[in-house]
Amino acid sequence: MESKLPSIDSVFSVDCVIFGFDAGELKILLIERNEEPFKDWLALPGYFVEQNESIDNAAARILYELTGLNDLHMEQFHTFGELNRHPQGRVITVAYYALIRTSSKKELRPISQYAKKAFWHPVNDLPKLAFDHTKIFETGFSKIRRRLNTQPIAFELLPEKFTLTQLQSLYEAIENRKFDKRNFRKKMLGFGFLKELNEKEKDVSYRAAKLYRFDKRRYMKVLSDEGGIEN
Amino acid sequence: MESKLPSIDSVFSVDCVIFGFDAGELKILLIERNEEPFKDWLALPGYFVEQNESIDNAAARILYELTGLNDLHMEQFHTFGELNRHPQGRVITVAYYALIRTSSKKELRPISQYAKKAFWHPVNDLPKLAFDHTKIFETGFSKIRRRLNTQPIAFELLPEKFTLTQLQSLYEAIENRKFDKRNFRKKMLGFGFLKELNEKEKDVSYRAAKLYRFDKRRYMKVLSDEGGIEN
DNA sequence: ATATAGTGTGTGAAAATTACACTACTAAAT
DNA sequence: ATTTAGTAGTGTAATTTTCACACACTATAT
Repeated sequence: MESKLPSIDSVFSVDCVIFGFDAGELKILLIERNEEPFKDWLALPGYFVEQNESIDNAAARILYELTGLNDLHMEQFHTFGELNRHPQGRVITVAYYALIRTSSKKELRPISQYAKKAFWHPVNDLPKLAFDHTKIFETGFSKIRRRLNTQPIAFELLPEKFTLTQLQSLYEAIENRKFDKRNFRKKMLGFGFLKELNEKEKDVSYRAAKLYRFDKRRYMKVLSDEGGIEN
Repeated sequence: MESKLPSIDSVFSVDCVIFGFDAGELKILLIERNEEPFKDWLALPGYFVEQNESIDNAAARILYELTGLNDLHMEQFHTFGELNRHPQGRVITVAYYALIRTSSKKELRPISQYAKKAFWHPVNDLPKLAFDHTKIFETGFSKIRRRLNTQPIAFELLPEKFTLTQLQSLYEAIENRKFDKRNFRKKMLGFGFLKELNEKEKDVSYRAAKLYRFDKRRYMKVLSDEGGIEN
């Protein structure tokens, strides 16, 4: 049992693509870097994994240190291992995404020095990002677009109680197209995992809409009945 | 630009879940290890990534060295980064899958010493594997099951020219259920990415079936029209 | 010739998807 | 009190897709 691991000069890092939905727009979280390389550039929140933590833990820790956010459900989506993606040496990065209710207006406040600030930026019209982060973002965005109809991701972006119109505009933001209101409502309600509440929107200057809540239990059922070919 | 990377004692490895389809059964490629830890155990083909190669390259190289197979299209599906998955220290492993025509009867012949032998094993009834390889396999299997209807993976498992019956039994093996023959054929042909050839099976003791070829160009079109909600 | 095993084709019923336009409600302005 | 502006909320018919189902054709082996 005493053969050894090879000794290689390389490190892992974690990068996070954090999606939020606010004012009808889909946004991601960026930081302004305070460290070389790419000092002052905008980047995805990310940093090195420590020796004694799992990568899942690292992702949570790093996000917290760079943005002050915690308790997100993050999920790994791809690992980037090109040779020259980091100018200082061999860095393999595991990319995570998470979805968050920006409505729970936690303030964004970096704990560590590595980020000057953290802020939300609309996914359309992103600036050039440090390293290969633009590519990482694009990979992540296309993953969640595909997962939208397979996993309960939409609901993680909305407040706990939401209107059907909000839900629809979220779908429209992610898929970047419009839906017919009646069909959308019919379909969503037909799934049976939206629970109608006895409450309405407040403080709106137009007819208040009904609020709904997402019923996770039922959602899982719908998922497991997903379709193969036929028969 | 002269800050340095942290120095951490950790390594990456790559593990491969290689699916093949043979005699109506779905199989994966296993090796018998010739090295501690887990000497003599069965395991997925996998090894350490070198300093100066991308992880994609590493996957291809390692698979070749352990099995003699090359030129597979491998795709990354998950990275496993738990702390104690390797008894000798911190090893993060990037898992890949590939699908291969076992019919092109390349011989399995390990080049390196790390594997005593390599062989196909049916996915049902797998023995206990080294490390966390059972979990890696399961993760990979469930991914390809889900990708079956989204990506052209089925065709990579079949010979270039195949019959509809072969295609159907492959789907049945992956999804582990039966389909109605008529509907299956209708549906598959309806997609329009199967090209009917003017050839028939040979050397069969029953009515020879038409051979088809997969038309990749059309497949891509079908994919891009994939469904959102409606409208 | 006949038994066997797999290929190959059509139709009707049910379900899902799509297209499409108006009324109901609320708050604010007049 | 009435109007206005803005959004919520609803039904139906046409079309398309999915599914369940049964029998004839072809080739080989005996």
